[in-house]
Amino acid sequence: MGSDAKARAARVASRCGNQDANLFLRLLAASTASSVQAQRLLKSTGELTITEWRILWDTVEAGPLSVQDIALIQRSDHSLISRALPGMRSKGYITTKRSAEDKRNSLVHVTAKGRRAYERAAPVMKARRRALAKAFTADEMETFLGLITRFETHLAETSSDLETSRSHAVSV
Amino acid sequence: MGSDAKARAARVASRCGNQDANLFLRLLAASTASSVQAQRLLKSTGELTITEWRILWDTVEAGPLSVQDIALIQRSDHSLISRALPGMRSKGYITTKRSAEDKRNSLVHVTAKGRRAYERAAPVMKARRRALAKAFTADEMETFLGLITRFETHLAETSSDLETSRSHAVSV
DNA sequence: ACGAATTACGTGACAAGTCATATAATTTTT
DNA sequence: AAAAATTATATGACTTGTCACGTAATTCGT
Repeated sequence: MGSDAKARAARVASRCGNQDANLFLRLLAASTASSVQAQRLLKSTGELTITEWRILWDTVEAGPLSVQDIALIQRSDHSLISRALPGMRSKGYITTKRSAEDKRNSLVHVTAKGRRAYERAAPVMKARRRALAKAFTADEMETFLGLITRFETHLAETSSDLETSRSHAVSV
Repeated sequence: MGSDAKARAARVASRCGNQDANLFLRLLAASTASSVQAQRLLKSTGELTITEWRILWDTVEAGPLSVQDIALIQRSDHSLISRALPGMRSKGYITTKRSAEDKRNSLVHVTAKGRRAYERAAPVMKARRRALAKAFTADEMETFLGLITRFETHLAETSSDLETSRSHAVSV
């Protein structure tokens, strides 16, 4: 390794050390790794995407649900759910029916085929959750979730401040 | 609200309560919210995407860096970095030069223009980090980061087990 | 009871991230 | 020194997620 490369490696190591403490980056990396694992597991047991799996899971456990319901439970955008439905319908996993009570709602029902697809994936996904529960004590998990909640609250509270702070910083 | 809708609302509430304790989902939601905030802030101060911002930040602090270096620091895939470079080059933020020592390495250098773009965004991004540092004590942050590290380690350790556990569960 | 605001859903446009694969340069093995 | 393995980069194909906007249905205010 040349001396330039050696110096660069030192800079990289130092920078890595810094960024290891960057919560924003660390959260992103952890959540990405988690999604990648889930995707891999789903691929190994069937043909479900993560989005499809989550929709099946929720509707099996608590269905029928509207698009908005599912998005709320998953803390995601309704469009993500909405977009997954036509594919799931054409695969025969679900049916959707406008609610008689409120015709804006499109209620998602699982079919027998959808339930079978869910049941193929469920054991591994359950094992995954069980393994996680074993890796952390109940106290630790509570602490972890509490910190995440505080982080989210913090984001919500500071977002508007930060967006206007720029002009303040300039004018003050 | 009709009785069907009321029953559905109850199921949703119960399901939400369950999923609030789902670390996988919670991490994803938190990291997504964080990225959304960063994207918004960057948009308000300039025209940088998150990826461009991170690349500028790293190269300003520790450049010149290779594609691989940057990916390592950001715990991301090298292709994400690689793909962002042509645009940044054409905007005049960076130049890339094959390393003389190892011609595989493409070294990213920040230009004066790139540095100015960085400096426009930097104050808000710094304020963001400062606000976060105020929201958590040093101890809490250490705990948080430690839990994330353990989560990542856990994922790495269990991934292969889980992928094969399926066949075991069937055969045993 | 009518007009205004809200809510639900769908869809286009985009950013961010992955993996697989190809190619070139380097290092390791024999 | 040639062959084999590894490493760095680039790129195509894909999933996941956002936001903005349009339209239809509902609710709210007067």
